[in-house]
Amino acid sequence: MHDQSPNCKLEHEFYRRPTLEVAESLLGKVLVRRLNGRKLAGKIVETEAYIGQEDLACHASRGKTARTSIMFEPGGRAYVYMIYGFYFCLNVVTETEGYPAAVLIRAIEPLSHTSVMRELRKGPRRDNDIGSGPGKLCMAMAIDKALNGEDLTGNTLWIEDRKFDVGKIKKTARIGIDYAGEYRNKPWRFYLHGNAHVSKL
DNA sequence: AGATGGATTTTC
DNA sequence: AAAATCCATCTC
Repeated sequence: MHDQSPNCKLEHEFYRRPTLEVAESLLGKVLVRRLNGRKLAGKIVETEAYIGQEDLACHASRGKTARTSIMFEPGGRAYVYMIYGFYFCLNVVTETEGYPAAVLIRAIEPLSHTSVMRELRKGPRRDNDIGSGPGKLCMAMAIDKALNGEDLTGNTLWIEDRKFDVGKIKKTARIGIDYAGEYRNKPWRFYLHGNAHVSKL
């Protein structure tokens, strides 16, 4: 579908598509974070789509603000925000300029430098506790507000296609958005069936 | 296994 | 005041 560079890094065109397509096709792709010369990597196993101003769960539903302005940019950049005062969440911005939408990366399965990521998560844990949640994976990959707005075709944070077989994809309502009225039940969460690193089954 | 509450900062 | 969360600490 796309002609990829040798390292299979996803280009801007991948992100500048309908958000539901991006959210589903990100499953099985590999999130890579360059940190101190190492490339921390994890397979994306869970995502959620946040789509436009009508979507009451979307941060941009109340218009363009300092926080949400990045969501109005063309797809292919990172949207990182702090949640509950403790954790960060990583999104990839999608669609075209002026249309606010993004995909939340909710869980990864560690693929390389697992021990480094375990240390960043502070303390000995099972492998499936390292990236099994949006806050956890940001901790494991040292992703914080400094990476908000980062171009995903640069050499700090990007996503690769390594042609993993994704198996069966499950779709459910999104997590933690009970306030979103009719949008609460939209099946806009995607995850790999049976994968141990999904945040919830 | 499931429910509850606390930590803490950004946002509007 | 509430939030796209996580974890410790209860209870059954």
